[in-house]
Amino acid sequence: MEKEQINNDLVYTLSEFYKIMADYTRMKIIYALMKKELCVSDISEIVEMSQTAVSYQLRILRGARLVKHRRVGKMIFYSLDDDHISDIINTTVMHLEHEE
Amino acid sequence: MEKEQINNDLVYTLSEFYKIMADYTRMKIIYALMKKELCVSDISEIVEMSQTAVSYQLRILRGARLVKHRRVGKMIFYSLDDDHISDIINTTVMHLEHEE
DNA sequence: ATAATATATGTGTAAACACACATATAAAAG
DNA sequence: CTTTTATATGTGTGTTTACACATATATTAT
Repeated sequence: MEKEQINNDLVYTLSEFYKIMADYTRMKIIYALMKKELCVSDISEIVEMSQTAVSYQLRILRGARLVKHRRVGKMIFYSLDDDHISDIINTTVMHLEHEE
Repeated sequence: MEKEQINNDLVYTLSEFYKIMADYTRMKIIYALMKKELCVSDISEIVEMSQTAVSYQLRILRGARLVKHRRVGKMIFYSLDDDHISDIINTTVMHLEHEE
């Protein structure tokens, strides 16, 4: 995976990054976490998805290090891993609002 | 698709937008087009994919209005639809470089 | 009109993916 | 130590998707 002019590794990493954002349920989770830290059952309610579906997606978000989590008793709280994620989404929202 | 606090339409549009970027071949095409306008056969060479595969993805990129095209004789030249797309990718690259 | 070139499109398919269901784990309470 | 609550995980499945192959369309040249 090496070519003269295009940085294929970067492009691959970019496509993998966007793949994480490219699911409605995951995007709802991320969007909800932009406001504040939430536990799984809160997320489940907000995105109107089953606990299983949410846990499934949270595992993927964790794997891609887009979210971090901390345990408080029986509950596990999730939050966005860093502020860049909000930045990217805000830039995209600006793009989408501008036209289309 | 309407809920009290979350703008589900926006979130859906966001996920659909990222879906377009979430493929390696499409991302290679987009990345190549960030530099300059290219015809299909050029793209085919640069991304090292068959003409069919490239045309398949270009149709999707066109449908999402991420690229525009103009015909010059037998050839069709593609370019990014607007500058916001580069902005979004550049923001993401900054994020990816920062950590991970 | 025919051939050659550039690109698009219809069909079939293998792989990836999101989710449901059932079950497992982990923490707290009784 | 058993029950309850919160969350995770293994398995099966229907759907989506990227692409190959074959073919169609459009433009130019002969």
